[in-house]
Amino acid sequence: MSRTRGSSGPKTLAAINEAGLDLIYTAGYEAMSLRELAARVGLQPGSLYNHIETKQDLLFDLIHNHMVTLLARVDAELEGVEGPVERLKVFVAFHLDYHIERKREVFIGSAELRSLTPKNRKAIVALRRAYEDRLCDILKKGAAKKLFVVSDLRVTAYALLAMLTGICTWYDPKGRVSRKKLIDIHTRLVLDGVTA
Amino acid sequence: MSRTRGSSGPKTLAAINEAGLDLIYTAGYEAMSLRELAARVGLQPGSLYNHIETKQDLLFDLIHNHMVTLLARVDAELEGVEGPVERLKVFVAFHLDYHIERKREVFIGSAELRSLTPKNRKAIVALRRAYEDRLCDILKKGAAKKLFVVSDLRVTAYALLAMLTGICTWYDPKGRVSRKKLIDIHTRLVLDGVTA
DNA sequence: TATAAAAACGATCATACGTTCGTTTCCTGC
DNA sequence: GCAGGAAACGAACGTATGATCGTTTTTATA
Repeated sequence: MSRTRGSSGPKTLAAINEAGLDLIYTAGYEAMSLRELAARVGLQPGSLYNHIETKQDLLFDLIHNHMVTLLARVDAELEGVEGPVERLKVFVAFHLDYHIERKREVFIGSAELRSLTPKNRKAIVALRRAYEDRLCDILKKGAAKKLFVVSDLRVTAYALLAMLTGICTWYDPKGRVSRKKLIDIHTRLVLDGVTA
Repeated sequence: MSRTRGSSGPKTLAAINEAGLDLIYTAGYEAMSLRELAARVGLQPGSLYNHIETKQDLLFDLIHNHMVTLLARVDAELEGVEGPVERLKVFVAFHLDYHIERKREVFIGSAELRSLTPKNRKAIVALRRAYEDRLCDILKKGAAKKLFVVSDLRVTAYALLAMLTGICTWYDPKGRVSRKKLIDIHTRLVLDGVTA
């Protein structure tokens, strides 16, 4: 046997990415074997290399795509929104929505930073920093207009981001709490925390 | 050659735990090899088994000891402190102090949950839940006395814990921000977020 | 001081891993 | 309809891993 009937490159790659995402999320990058991944996709281990360069590249591509998407979407959401308070509300709502929707990517994006090559890690950390800057900017402008009280920009931003990102370690979309209620609670926590 | 002069059980075990803590923190449990661990301690790989049962037990003991200590210390700190507001302040200050001091254990305690045996994981999750309950109790009593406004107990507690725990992913004791300032900022964020 | 336990060595086992490669079959574009 | 690339197979390579074991030396106990 050799090439399977009906197989196509992009489709197989998508399947590899999806299965990889799931395996890395549940087991961790180091604990995931390419043999298990191949089995999930219905391939022989060696065949994976028709679609990926290395195991490391698989991880990097997953995280990188996620970060690029995150940045593009937050900018799209904030486009045209005026005033620090309103912008902060939009940021919180978007952040939570995205982190609920793509909790696996988000989790991997921080938990598996250590599994990245130094060079790869540097690239991801830079993107992450750019995302943090979006929040910092909002806080800074709000503080300048005396709408917010922020005693330390970075610390406050990190504290808020940690709070908002935390949900993807426990939130269950099918659980007791609705998405709307979740956003309401967090929006209030954030606004009360920084409002003058 | 065989038994090293001056070697003693407890001392070697402590060295193994310290080196293991460091390796797991920086590289991750799966990525840490017992050969590397042994080399750090100055032993042959096989000799580790005079002190640990398995690699899994090493991880579990590290996390378990940490959780038991965490619970004991939070209870000691809260002992005799009256009033929800005051108790919340004490909780926040203690939590941050502990998480700065033992950031490696804390990080491993959540990042390596997935590397634990189901049975071991269950034990740790139960202890973690008990710790969360300490905060929930404070919030609940504060809400009952109309001192706090808490629309959902668990969600609020998780949000606050995520925020407070986040510091151990970025805080550097030798950095720009002092421990006191860190506690001040977070105390304010927490109190403003829940105060009526 | 004799003796049992403790703590180390060093060799080794079985297995699992990421990756490579030659080959075969299928799909696509001229 | 044919040629060439794409996508799969299956076997294999070299290495690293967690763990075991018999042996030896040191420490502690009685």
